Amino acid sequence: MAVTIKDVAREAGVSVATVSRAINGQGSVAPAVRERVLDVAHRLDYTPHQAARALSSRRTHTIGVVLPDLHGEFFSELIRGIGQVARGRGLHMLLSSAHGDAGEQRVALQAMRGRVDGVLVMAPTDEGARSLAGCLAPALPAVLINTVDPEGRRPWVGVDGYGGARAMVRHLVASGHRAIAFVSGPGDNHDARERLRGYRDELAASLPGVAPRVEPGDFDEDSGIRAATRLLDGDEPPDAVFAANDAMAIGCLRAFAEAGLAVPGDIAVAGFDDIPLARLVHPALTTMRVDIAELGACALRLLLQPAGSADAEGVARTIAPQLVVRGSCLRDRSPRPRAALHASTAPRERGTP
Amino acid sequence: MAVTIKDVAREAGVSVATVSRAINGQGSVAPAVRERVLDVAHRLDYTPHQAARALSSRRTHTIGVVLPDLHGEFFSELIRGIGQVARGRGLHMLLSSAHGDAGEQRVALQAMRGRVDGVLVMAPTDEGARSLAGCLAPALPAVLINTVDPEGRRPWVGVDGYGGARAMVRHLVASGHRAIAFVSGPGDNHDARERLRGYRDELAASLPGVAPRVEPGDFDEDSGIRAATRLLDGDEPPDAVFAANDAMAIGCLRAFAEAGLAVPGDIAVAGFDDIPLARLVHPALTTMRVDIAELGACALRLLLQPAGSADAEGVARTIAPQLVVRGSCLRDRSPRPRAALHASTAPRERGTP
DNA sequence: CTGAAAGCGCTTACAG
DNA sequence: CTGAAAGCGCTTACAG
Repeated sequence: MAVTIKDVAREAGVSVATVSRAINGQGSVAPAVRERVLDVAHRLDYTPHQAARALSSRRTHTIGVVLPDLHGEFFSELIRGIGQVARGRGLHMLLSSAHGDAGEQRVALQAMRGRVDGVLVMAPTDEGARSLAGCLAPALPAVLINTVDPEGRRPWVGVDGYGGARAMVRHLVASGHRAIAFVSGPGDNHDARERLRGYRDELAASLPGVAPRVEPGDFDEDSGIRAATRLLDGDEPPDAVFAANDAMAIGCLRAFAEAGLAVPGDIAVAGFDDIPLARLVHPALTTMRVDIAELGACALRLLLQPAGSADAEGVARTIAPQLVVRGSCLRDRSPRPRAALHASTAPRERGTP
Repeated sequence: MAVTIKDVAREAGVSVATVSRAINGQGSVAPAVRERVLDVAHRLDYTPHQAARALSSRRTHTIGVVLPDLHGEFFSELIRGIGQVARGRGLHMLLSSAHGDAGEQRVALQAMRGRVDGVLVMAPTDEGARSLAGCLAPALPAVLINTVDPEGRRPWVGVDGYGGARAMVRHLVASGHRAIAFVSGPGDNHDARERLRGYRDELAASLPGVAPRVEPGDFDEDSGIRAATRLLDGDEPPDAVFAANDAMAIGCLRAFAEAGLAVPGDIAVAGFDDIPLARLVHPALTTMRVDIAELGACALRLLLQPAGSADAEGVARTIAPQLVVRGSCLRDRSPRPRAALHASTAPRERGTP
């Protein structure tokens, strides 16, 4: 039915080998012959069959992307970043959402054999990360995203949650805050733990002797509300709350508004991620911006790096989040003048449906 | 290197044909043999090579998704909807963003040969839609999304912009508005035209004799601001403005706020799409909600329909948008009491990174 | 129920 | 520079 390389060969009066060479630019072909072949191919509207090509050349020019989920801004940004690099290198993207379940993740990864040249995998929970060990064929190049490698031999990229949290605490301290509470994320989440660790370490470094105060949360807005309520109920409410992500920080804002507290007048609030909502709430949220698209792009670049460099075990690239100062803790209690505020370059709303 | 079907056959003491049958569940295999084969396959950690499978079976169990872009909520929702159906049917998704350019779209479509069993294509501009004619191999099943089929023979799905616009105008009229202006979208965009057409027709039907008033826009917020300004400068400012999408409606809100007009007190504003921002602006925006994930899901279901039903030329499925009444035109000038307001089921903010 | 064999559409050493 | 041939790893009539 469809036109194959044989048809082109016959029509051009050459062997299929020559057609293959002419089309792929591999091996040498007499200029006149090449031109004739290309002409015929074009006339016949010939397109190589990719499965056949993949089978014999053992390259698919496709990379697999295995994600826990396809919900929300985080994943769309990640995909966009990966897609951008992929396009630039003529690669295709095979997308698979594993839905968090370890079994499904395994199936998704298995189905990649013979379909992709490498995979980008994100399994942010401990369970997902652990199950990776058995699923990832050792021969398949892979880069982990926001995922702790159970065996420590895969290259990975992630957000520097530790450094980001330290930077935020430093900022709060520099603004004059002394009683800085932290609302943590889920304990089985790597990022959440890194941010907590950053908070603790920087607090110890910047305000030695001041005890940390941590209220548990689960990254959801509601848990931020509950944490804020508990903080207010305590004997000595903090003068600043740093939440492990924006969703919880926004929960804090709501709780404080309800309690009649002025933010940042009575209490400052800071988040992490810079989700689109962050700049829209009142007051707008001070937060650490994470460039998610860059995270994806970085992962793919690492995957594409020639073996021996990136393939070296455990290479790690980390994306540094950026402090974005907005109204929710726009305040200076300290004697020294503050540096200029960072402008929040608001992402433009897209004009499409 | 990797273990193949031959290895399994040898180890199990059967032919490769039997291994193939046992694994695929096609053709009959003695239960005892099947079990032995499956055992060996498991023990050897055998995974079929998909390219080989695709080449001989002529099925890839993959569907291609060709989009103009990967930016923003619209595409992430679309992908999510498609992905959901795909997962349910054991299909993979090959993602390609054509970046609006007709040439790139052609390349993307070509590269799909031998990689997918069918494609979902979105080319919302006239140029993109036109160029589709030459790129789509007639043998490749395809469903168009939000795209006018240049040849009218492909099944397609789209948003019922016409019906949605009529519903909104009907709502505005029922609320007592009489001078309803419309801010239109780009003239080369199919959706934009449908919404405009709905506005005109419903106005003619509901308020016979009242002349339509259309200010051009381009779907961007700024163009909404400009359109609103022009409307206010006219001799008889309208008492309601219906913008062809939310971004422009939000532009109108800003312009009116700046001009010192109360919304909805002095003038009502309505949009289309229900983007996440719509419920966060002040006042919250009355709009037509489009279920984009469902649009994607619907497209894939249509693609998967057995030939003869969906493959019938020009089958069309249309997603009906839903009226969401919020503060921006929460008002009743009419003598009759209004029905209960639609609750705005706000999408929950995700709690991850 | 099972196997031998052809074939899917390419690429790639190997000769010439 | 070019062609004949083997081979990539499967599936699928075709016999038995």
